[in-house]
Amino acid sequence: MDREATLHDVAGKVGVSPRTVSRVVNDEGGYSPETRKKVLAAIEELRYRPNMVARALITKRSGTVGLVGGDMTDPFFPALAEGIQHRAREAGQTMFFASTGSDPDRQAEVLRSFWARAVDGVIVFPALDSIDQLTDYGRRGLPIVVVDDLVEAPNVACVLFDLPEGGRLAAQHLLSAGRRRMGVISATVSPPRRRHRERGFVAALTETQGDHLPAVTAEADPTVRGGEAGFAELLSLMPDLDGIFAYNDLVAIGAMRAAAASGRRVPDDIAVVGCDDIEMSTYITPALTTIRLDRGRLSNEAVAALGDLIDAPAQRRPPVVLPVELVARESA
Amino acid sequence: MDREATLHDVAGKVGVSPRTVSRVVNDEGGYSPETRKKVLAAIEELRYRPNMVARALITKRSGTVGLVGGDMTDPFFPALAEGIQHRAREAGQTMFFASTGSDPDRQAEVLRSFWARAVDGVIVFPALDSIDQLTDYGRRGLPIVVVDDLVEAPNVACVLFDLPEGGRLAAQHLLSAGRRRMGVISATVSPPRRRHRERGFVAALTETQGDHLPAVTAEADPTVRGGEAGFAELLSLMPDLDGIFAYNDLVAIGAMRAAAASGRRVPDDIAVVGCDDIEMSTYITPALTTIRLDRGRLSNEAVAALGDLIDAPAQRRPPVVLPVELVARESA
DNA sequence: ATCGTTGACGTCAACGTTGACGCCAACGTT
DNA sequence: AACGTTGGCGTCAACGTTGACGTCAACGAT
Repeated sequence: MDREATLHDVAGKVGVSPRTVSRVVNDEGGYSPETRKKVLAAIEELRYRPNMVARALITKRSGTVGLVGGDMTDPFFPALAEGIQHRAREAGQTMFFASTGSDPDRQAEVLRSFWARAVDGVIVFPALDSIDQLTDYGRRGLPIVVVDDLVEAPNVACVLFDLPEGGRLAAQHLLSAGRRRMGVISATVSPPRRRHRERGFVAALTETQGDHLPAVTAEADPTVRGGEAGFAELLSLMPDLDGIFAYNDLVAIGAMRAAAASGRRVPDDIAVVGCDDIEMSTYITPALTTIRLDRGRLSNEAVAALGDLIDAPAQRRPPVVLPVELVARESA
Repeated sequence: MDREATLHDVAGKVGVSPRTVSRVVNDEGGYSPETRKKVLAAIEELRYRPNMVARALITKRSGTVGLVGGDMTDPFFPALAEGIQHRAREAGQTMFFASTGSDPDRQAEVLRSFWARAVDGVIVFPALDSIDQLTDYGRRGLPIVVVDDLVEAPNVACVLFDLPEGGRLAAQHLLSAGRRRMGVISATVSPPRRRHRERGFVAALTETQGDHLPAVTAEADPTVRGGEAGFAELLSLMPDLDGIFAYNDLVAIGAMRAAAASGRRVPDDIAVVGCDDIEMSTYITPALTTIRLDRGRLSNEAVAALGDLIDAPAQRRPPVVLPVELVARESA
């Protein structure tokens, strides 16, 4: 458990200055091939590893990115985190992770903590309804990528899915299956500003059928239990409901369970469309028809956008909108 | 985007030395109440935040812990990560996260990266079959908590579930339901040393029935697809199979799907017991009978063990073994 | 022969913080 | 009156690295 080797140790061994060793380590040039070889050998022998903390102190670049999430147990999230972590590591970055439980105070605390640790950038998802925090940090020079929301501020880039289109696709699919008495289950945690899928859904209904077409709405937690409760609420509003568009797949699964428990068959009596396309949606019966959101692509775009922002700060760039598609399975 | 305030700035504003400000920030004592008040006010006004990087450089404590996981998309994992992150944040630590895809080289890279960033400790899960890496870092002074494996080395503590007991419980449950022709689906990624649940299962069978009792084994990926493949393999080995113990719930779900696809009813024709108790196991039909592993408790114990290790290094401590229980639902 | 250029280094300070130590006045003790 | 103790600070160096700049020899061009 003796001290770690430093640039000084390597330099002493080779007989050059620490600065030269640093040049070799960073591929800066300004040394002869023989020196390089000797330095590399000494590094190997002493098992020298650059101290990222010291480097970060002077360069102001720590080689880390922070991921601020809502709740890791949301099945949509792990794939995102995994993708971001993977991409970041390819770029030589290490990922901090913290979840906020959708609490603005905790989000603030997390951002402070990341900032104090000199992260090179953060990816935030979901943004809650407190974007002032983000614009504030953006102004102070922190590159931020916001997933699934639109924030207009310096150093902030946005990556989101075309959820209005997702809502439209769901509506068209249900309409073309002959459904006319629709319900939407929305999420309580989702602020009104961000109800794009719901708006797209309703918009498509009115476009196609005129605004006499009924569509009732319930609010629920974005979980299976929430979906069960949401189904009950919809049913109390419209007992002869025949089509449901759910906030996400967990909610859709809950709604299907509640439908089955109430003696209704899916899709014969009630058709259900979810959103996300989590893995489990393939495996339940009936398999869930849903709006697929490509999380892998989202991760890539988010990391890429963050990289751009880090390399060329203060440059405005338009939001990246990712396409969605409807995956027709058995539930609708 | 002007420079961040430092101890010097605060000191200059108040008219004391930076060292005194540092004392106040760290609650060290050695200053008068009035000084304290003035310093605090200046800190507030200048929005001073201690620079963790500089602090880490000198104290060798960065206030970070690293989590090394296999694959975040394994449904067992997010709850663990969430719990650890939560606990760590309560202790003022920020969590690094990286997944290795169960590749020893990537695990090595991740550990190097964490080490270079001066993490105060790491939690590793699963440990793959390359524990030399871990013992090496442990010897170099890195506190390590290994989840779900036993590693005997300085600075390494272990937290694991009583999986042999889990296997026994599964066996007893299947036996008492009258099953006699058993199959086990194990995971290819799980090294032989760690097949405790399988050994417990087989041990209970032989204890109860003598060793004439057949139990066939298949290997598969720890996924739903893997479970489907594993079921086919078991069936080819023992066509009149009537009981299955699966590596985890995903595998169990796959096995149930394959059973249904082959025209067999669960649990009437084949009983299936899983392991983990992921949320989805409640929601599928038939609901899965499984060995529950309490991830929340695991997170708590892991973070607690890591905290102990950080505060009192080099002290041996016995592995923490967490109890498991069988949750009987519909599938067995 | 002189001069600028280039390559290959070395020197020094700085990043922001804390550990070790020193100083000085006020106070109580003998 | 001399002495130790304590509270309340300040000073200085160090953590390991890199940015800015300096130096010096070798070399080609004039």
